[in-house]
Amino acid sequence: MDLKAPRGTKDILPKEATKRQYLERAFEDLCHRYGYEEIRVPTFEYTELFVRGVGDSSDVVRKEMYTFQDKSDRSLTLRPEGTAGVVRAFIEHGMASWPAPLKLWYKLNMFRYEKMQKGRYREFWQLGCEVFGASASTADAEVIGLLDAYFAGLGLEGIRLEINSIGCPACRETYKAALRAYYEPELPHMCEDCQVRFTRNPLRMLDCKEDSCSRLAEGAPVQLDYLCDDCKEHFTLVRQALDKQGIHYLVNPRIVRGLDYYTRTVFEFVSENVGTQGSICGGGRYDGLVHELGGPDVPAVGFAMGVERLMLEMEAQGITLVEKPGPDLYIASFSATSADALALAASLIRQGLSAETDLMGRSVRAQMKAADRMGAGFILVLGEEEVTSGQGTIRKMADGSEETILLDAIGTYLKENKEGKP
RNA sequence: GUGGAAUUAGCUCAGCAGGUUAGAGUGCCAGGUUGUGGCCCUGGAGGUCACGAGUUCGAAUCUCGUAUUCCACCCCA
Repeated sequence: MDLKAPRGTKDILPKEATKRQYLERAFEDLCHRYGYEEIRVPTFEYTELFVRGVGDSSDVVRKEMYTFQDKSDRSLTLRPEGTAGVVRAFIEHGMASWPAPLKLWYKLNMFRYEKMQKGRYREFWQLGCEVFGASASTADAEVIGLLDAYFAGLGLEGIRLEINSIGCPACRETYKAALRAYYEPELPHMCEDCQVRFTRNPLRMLDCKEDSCSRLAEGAPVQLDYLCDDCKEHFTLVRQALDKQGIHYLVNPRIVRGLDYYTRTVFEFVSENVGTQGSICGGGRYDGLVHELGGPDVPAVGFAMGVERLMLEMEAQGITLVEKPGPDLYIASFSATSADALALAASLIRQGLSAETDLMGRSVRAQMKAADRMGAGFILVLGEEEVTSGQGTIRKMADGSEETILLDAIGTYLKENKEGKP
C-alpha cells in the first residue's frame, strides 16, 4: 500500500456509517419536530466570504483554511465552518423576505488544516442549526433547548452547558476601554504579543498563555459586568427561558469563541471525554453578520456540533447503538436453484421485506453459517424439490422451529412473524 | 506552528542483551457424511515486521531521515 487517505482524513466504514446514520437521523428528526428545514450549501466558497464572515483575526482564517486557486484564478476555500456559507445563501436568495423566523439545519463536512489529535480532523462533520430573523431571547433558548433534548434523547448525561454574553458592538467598546484601563499600568511587564493585542484587540489578551499575562487575566474585568442594559436584559431572559425548560447551565464569563462574528449569547457544550478541549458543540448569536456580509440587518443565532466528538462521547458513556439488522429471510440454494432463490428474494424485497441469497456458490452448510452470522430472522433452503413442489420448510433462526409453507405465501408469513409483531 | 511517544497478519498484540523458514488470540475461508446455523474440533489463506537509507558477517530488533497515528502546547467541532 503506497496510497493512503490524506492526513487528517479518514474513511467511514460500514460499521461506523451505521452509527452516524443513527445520530444524524435522530438530529434530523428532532430538527423537523422543532420546525427546522434542511439547507445544503457548497463545499467551497470564495475565500473572501470566510475572511469577511469568520473574521481575519480568527485562527481559523489566519492559519487553518484550505485555500486554492481555480482555473480562472479565483481564490476558493473549502468551508471551515457552516455559518458563513448559510448566511451567504440567505442573502443571495433573499430569504429575509421569507416568512420569519427562518429556521434551518444542516449536516455538512468541514475542512481545517490542523495538526491531528483525538476528536480533531482535517475533514470533519458538523450538525448545525441557524435561526434567522428572531432577535428575541427565546430564539437563543430554543436552539440550546434543542441541543439539550438531542443529548438527552441519545441517552447522554453529564454534558456541561456553559453560557456567556459577550455583548453587542456598543458595550464591547465600553468593555475594551475597561480592559485597557486595567492592563495599561502592567503593559511593560507583558509579553510582546500582548503589547500588540493591547491596541488591536485587547480581548485576546485574556487568552494569553504566558504566565505573567494569564495571572493578570485572572483579575481582569469581565465582559458580563460591562453589558449595556439591553444586552444585560437579553442575557437575563435567555437564562430565564433555559430555567423554564429545566436546563442546567454554568455561566462562564471566560468563554471567548473562536469566530469573530458572535454577539451577545455564546455557549458551549463540553465534556471531559472528547479530547483536550472537550467542546462537543459551540454556538451563539450573530446579529451583525448578515449585514456585514452585505445583506439586510437581520439578527441570527445558531450552533454547530462536531459529529466525531459526539461519537467519542457516546463511546465514552458506553452507549452502544443498534447494529445493522439482518435480513428477514435468507434463502439458501444450490447452483441449479440459485437464480430461483434470487428471484424469490427479489419478490420479497418488492413486498417491502428484506432478503438475501448466496452469491458465492457456497455449500448449504456455509450458507447457514453466513445467514446466522448476518442475523437473518428466518432461513429457507430452496432446492429443486422446493422449486418443483412450490413449497418448502422455513426455519426461525432464533429457536430452530420449522414450518412447511407455500413459497407464494412466504411474504405474508414473514410479515406476520417478524420481530416486533405478535 | 513547537515538543514527546508509537508504527509487527483484516483487528488486538507478543517477539527484541541483533542470528536459521516471524508468533498468539480474534476475524476470514474450507472441512468434520453427498441438502442445513449458533458450541466444539481440524486444516488453510493472510505479513517485503510503516517506508528509505546506514551500522553489521547478519536487523522486526541498533542509528538517522520520511510518512502516518497518538499525546501535550496552540486553537477549535
